[in-house]
Amino acid sequence: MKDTDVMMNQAAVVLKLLGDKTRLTMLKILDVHDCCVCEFVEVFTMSQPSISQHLRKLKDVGLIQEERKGQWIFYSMNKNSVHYTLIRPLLEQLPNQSYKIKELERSGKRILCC
Amino acid sequence: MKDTDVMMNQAAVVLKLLGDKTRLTMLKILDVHDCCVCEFVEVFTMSQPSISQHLRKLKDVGLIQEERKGQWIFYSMNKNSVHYTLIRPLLEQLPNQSYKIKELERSGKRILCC
DNA sequence: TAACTATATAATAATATACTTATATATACA
DNA sequence: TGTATATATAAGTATATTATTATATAGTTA
Repeated sequence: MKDTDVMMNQAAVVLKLLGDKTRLTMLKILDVHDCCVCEFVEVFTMSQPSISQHLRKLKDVGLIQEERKGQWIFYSMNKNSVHYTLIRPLLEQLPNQSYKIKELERSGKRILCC
Repeated sequence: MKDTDVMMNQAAVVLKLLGDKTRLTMLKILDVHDCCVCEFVEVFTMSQPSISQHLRKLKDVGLIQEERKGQWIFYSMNKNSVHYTLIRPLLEQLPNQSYKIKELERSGKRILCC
């Protein structure tokens, strides 16, 4: 298969991941804030396994990375990912989602660890 | 629902459409070349109804537009679409697909109409 | 060590997606 | 007007996706 086909395939795979409201919002948030799973469970009204599965998909393509901090596993944007260049201009055009994190802080549910 | 949620939803819908290799390639091509259905049938090894259905999805969100020219219906990028701003920087990063159109021309299958 | 919290994985079910074939529609042209 | 060509739509099927519940794993702390 041609090089360019491989690139088109990879772009399609990444864009399919962004084509889900939950994951898209996660990425917009992670572009600014590191977050752990239980925070996302609060932000999205969704079960913990569902959140875990979304995060796994993003991790599997290398868009995000995880780091354990004590009890929690924090996810962050992998800005060195080969795909970050592709999605960055996209994320820039999306409305800021930091208010969701501020709401967490207000309700005392933001995890400030270590 | 919040304004920003509506925007995130819409972005996710558009990105899901781009998250398919065939449609992504169609858009990259249509960004430069107008094409009719039968040309896409040649470019992608895929049935005519399948091509039609992909084009319809892109048309339904306003990303592309159609124009009948005699026997053929030509599709083109709708650069005035509210979503074009979102996807343009993306398309720019994809490898050029014009060689697919050049192959059509070489094999005499490019439709040069009106 | 036991109990608790956070996260991941497995199994499953409902729904969505992307093809296919068959058929309808619209234009072109002999 | 009849036939051919281009496209759209309908119906059906296989597969993918996204959620759920149940359970496993790993770290924390009493």
